[in-house]
Amino acid sequence: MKVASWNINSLKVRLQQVLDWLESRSPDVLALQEIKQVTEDFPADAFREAGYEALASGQRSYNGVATVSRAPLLDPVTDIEGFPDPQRRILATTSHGVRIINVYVPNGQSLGSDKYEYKLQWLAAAREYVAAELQRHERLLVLGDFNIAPDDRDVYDPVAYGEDIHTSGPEREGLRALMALGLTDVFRSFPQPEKSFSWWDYRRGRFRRNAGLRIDLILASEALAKACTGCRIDREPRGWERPSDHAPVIAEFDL
DNA sequence: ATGGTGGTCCAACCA
Repeated sequence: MKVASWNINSLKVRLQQVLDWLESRSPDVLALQEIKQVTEDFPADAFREAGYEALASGQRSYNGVATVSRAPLLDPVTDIEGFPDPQRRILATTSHGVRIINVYVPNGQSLGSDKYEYKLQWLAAAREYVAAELQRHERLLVLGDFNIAPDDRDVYDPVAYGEDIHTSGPEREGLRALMALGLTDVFRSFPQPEKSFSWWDYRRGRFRRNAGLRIDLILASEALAKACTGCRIDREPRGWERPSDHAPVIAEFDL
């Protein structure tokens, strides 16, 4: 099973890029974040014609997640129980015998802001939801845009960047607490090129200078982490005309 | 310290 995650920063703008990418990489599952469209506008037909089932949880202008799969998408859940939230940031489905929890963790804006507090609360609530899901599903993935660089290897210049949004102690602790449920960041299960990143700000030539962060992650339960045979970041689409600011992450599992 | 770019959708917000 080949699984991918990609923050697409508007599916309206980049639907053709996603379809081209599906055709060339041929994943079994693709988790999309920041589709930035309401669920009713989600182009399920275009995915069906490409041979994929698709489900979305969208909203106007901001956020929105969708999951695309070769196999049916079962038991969809679009909210964290006990954490009422109008922002569409999570979509859990079951496909290929795997519980797939697609997340768009809040950005958090700046340390100490209201959005930062919301980010930490969202993470804590997501952790409780994932804990419950792990009781029900041995094979489970949490993948998406976490808006957190797990450690200094995931930051282009950790000294210059310092303790800021995406790298702060409380954010990293929130991610660590989620992973402590028994989830593995499978990218780090394999040797990787130095300075591997998944997001580069559009401003100041950050992609050209490879001044990025690795904030898009695929976390696997123990049973799946053991079955993982590889994980890589596909930088190519970031270099395309009118790209998303994120690159896709791909993991393969021998099930 | 500021502003640089890009998306949504037309003023301002979000990243």
